[in-house]
Amino acid sequence: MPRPLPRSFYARETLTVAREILGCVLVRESGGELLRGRIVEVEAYVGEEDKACHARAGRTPRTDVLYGPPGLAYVYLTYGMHYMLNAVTEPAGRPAAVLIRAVEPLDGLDRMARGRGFSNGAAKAHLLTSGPAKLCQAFGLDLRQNRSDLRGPELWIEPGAAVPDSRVAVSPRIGCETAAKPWDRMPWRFYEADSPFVTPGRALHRKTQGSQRSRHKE
DNA sequence: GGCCCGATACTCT
DNA sequence: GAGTATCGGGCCC
Repeated sequence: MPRPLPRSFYARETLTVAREILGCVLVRESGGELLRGRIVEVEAYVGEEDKACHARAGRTPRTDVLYGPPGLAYVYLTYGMHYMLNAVTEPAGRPAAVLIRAVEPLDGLDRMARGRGFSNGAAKAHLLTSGPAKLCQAFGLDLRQNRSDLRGPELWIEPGAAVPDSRVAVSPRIGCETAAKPWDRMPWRFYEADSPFVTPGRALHRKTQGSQRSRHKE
């Protein structure tokens, strides 16, 4: 039975929500089956001044949901092929959200593997949901879930065992290297430090487009 | 094991 | 018309 986090959980400062949503459980109901994953990595995107937040350009058809009531899903397409799941935060009128970047698979791993396109069920668990686009594939999420209520019935987030400070790490947000300073370096990515289910690698620097190799020099 | 590159379509200037 | 909150394969160590 769904026992989702209440709307009041999301109606707080985004950094608080991001920190506390670690350890909570993302649940997806689909075709009578429940897919469950423990949230181990998130990022906070906070308002129009945050130049890495989609709301930096103000209210548009796409970002409209960010300005609405907290506790709704904001799902969007990026790079023309990948979906991202966010939870809208803060009281209505303040555009902010927490990007769910990775979960630890708990239930429905076979179904997740199929969603990811793995034909054999022997896929390694850490390949299923260790990234924002991967977890959307595994959970079968796309634009149809945009604006859906995170209190169910098709998608919700349940309370879980809190992750202690000693196991939480912080870093700049991934993929925001080109955002204006200081927003490119804000330490607003929270993740479980010792989890094998977070985004692998780390420096996703890429930025030179067209220039070969590197020219180093500043 | 790490780095580089292309794919692909939608959003806003 | 440009830029994008990524992923996975290919290549080179």
